[in-house]
Amino acid sequence: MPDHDSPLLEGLNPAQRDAVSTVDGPVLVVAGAGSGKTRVLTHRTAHLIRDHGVSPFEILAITFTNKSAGEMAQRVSGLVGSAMGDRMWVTTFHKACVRILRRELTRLGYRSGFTIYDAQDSNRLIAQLAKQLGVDDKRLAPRAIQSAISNAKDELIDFETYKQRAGGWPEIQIAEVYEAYQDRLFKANALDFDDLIVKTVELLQLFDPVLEHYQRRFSHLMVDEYQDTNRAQYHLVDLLSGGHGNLMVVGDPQQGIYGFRGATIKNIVDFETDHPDAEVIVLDRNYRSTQTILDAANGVIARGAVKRRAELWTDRGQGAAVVRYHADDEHDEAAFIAEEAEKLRSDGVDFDDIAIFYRTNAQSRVLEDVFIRVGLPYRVIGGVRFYERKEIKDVLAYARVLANPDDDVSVRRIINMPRRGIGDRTIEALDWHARREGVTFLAACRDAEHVQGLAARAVSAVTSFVDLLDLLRTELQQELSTPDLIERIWDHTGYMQELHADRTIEALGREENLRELKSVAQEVQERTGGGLGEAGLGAFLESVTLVSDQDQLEDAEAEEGRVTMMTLHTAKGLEYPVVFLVGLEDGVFPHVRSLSEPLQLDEERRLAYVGMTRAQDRLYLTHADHRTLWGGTSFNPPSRFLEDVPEELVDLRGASRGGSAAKRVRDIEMLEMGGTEFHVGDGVMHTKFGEGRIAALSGEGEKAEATVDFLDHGRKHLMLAYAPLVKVD
DNA sequence: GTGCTGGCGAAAAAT
DNA sequence: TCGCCAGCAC
Repeated sequence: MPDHDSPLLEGLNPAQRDAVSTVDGPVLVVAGAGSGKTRVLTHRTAHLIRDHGVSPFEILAITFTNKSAGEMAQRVSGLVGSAMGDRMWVTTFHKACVRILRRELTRLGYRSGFTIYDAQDSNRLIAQLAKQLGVDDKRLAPRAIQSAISNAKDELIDFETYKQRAGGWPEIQIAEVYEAYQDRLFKANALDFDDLIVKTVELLQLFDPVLEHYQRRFSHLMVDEYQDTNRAQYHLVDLLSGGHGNLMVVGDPQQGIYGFRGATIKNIVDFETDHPDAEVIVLDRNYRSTQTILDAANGVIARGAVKRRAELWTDRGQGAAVVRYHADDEHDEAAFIAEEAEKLRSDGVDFDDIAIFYRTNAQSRVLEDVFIRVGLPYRVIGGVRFYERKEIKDVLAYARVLANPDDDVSVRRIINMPRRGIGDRTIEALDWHARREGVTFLAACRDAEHVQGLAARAVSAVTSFVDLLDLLRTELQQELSTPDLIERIWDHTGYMQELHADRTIEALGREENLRELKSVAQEVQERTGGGLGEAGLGAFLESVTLVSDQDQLEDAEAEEGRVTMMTLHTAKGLEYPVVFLVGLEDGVFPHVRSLSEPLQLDEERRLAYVGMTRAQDRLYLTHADHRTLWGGTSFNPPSRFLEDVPEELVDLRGASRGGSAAKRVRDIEMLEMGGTEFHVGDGVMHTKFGEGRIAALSGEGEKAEATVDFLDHGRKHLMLAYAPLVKVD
């Protein structure tokens, strides 16, 4: 079918049509915010399949998060049928690499079933190695070493090269740790996040048959958010598309916000020099925001260093002015948002349509405090992640050791967790033995009785640890399901019992988290077809390793009627009718640590641009006169980005102009506090747990606590001063 | 080896 | 403000 007749081109603007119908050769799509690039990507994919006879099997589409991958796959399926859509690879860089590595990594000498170390695991290992190598952690922190190594990997610099280039201190020490780190990762049969990309590139470079296989396999590649790819990813894409050159990259240099982890717009620049024949298509028509919002955002980005290729425009009309609110402090800022959110709702805006973006995760705290007090429902995306919580990592570490006994980092994590009398000295002796004998840490544990310097008590403690693992392993081999395995882990280790005995609110939360982990395992099992034993465990561990913050939104979408909060970085790619951008003060946003670095400052500016362009109808920019930062009060001037928003677009409001929102909230609160007294037997309502009845009361004043039996959530202990609890009858 | 306490230092974004 | 670690008592 000739391109111009395809129904898949209907309803697209001319630039979008170009992008969809240019199916062969290199294509660069510069897609401004809200310019319908997801539409372009999905229609182009469907067009390839339906009108050009490309098998979905031959299409590789790289997205930034699992969430956007899922959405894209779903939308393509909607256009061409799910039988087709399901056969494509629509996935993130990291997941695509894992899929390739699962098949090919043994070529590099690894054993099958490798483990993926997250940033925390790799930090532990680096700290341990740095200590062994005599690095003074006061002068050179493990974190700094970790980030140096990670940066090197982002640029495909291996430790040999790093070593050669190392001029003096601290590079020489970093090089030593880098080498030891790679050695230990290899022995543990583990890869860190960066290695997933690096090792895939290495495989494609070293083994022609592998390269040819994947080049043939994927006849058409598409990469989204190209401005946020790093050099390693650039080379990966270059290798994979090298045979046929059918590569479309989509990005916007003005939205590049991941420079700190190696992303560089050099990739986009190089794309045009590497492919002089590349078709360049600019999408500058915005379908998301009002002209006022676009003008405000354009004002900010115009002062940036990145040369602009197009200025966004829309025919949506002017819309409401951008509201700039000058708060007294961060409490007032939060109170203003709460008030405004209520007002918007009475005008028919759902809480779901409202989002708050901040520069740092810590800023959510005050917002949450105030929202809880005024009873405004909210959800926070990101922050301390579920899979980074201590109890989750502990239980997962057991699971990981069962899947890969060579995983030293995990073994060391759990050897004394829960406490079984194995202290630092014992661990050191075991480690020493392992290194001398050239065996893994767990092998040293098995050989505890021959380890020098271990007391009889230590030997028996270590032996019982090994026995415990063996017991779990035997059970696993009897085709135990992963959810059951998780339960066995917390039973046999006594982990759950210990938490239960604690009876603090914190411990209760941890218990809940562990149960949540079990239900995640249940879901994974249902989704992946219910593998048991080791196979099921492998599938589970894989699925919990590469989750991104935005993936939380999928679960959160089920919970309606809440204002959403997240960092500006997490907000990338999303859109909301109403957006509050908070903390617009020099030192908060832009962040202090960027103020003296022009490149970083420019990235902050792009971040502001990203944040502002998420808004569809209304944009609020707030800043506080003073706020508590780092334990003291700081007076920060309004953000320099505010100066760049054209004055005529702005509706100025502030504490001095209409009274402080914080004060009004405090007044309401005083009234409510005075008016509410709880009694045993009272019916109550909680924003999260729903209906319940008070079973007991204890403590006084600030410390007053209620024990409440909730209909759906069982018994909870709540601090009355903080709990979003109201009386009902 | 464990558990508590006080002092100190750090404090950005994330697959 | 918080989290981590050293130092100390048990």
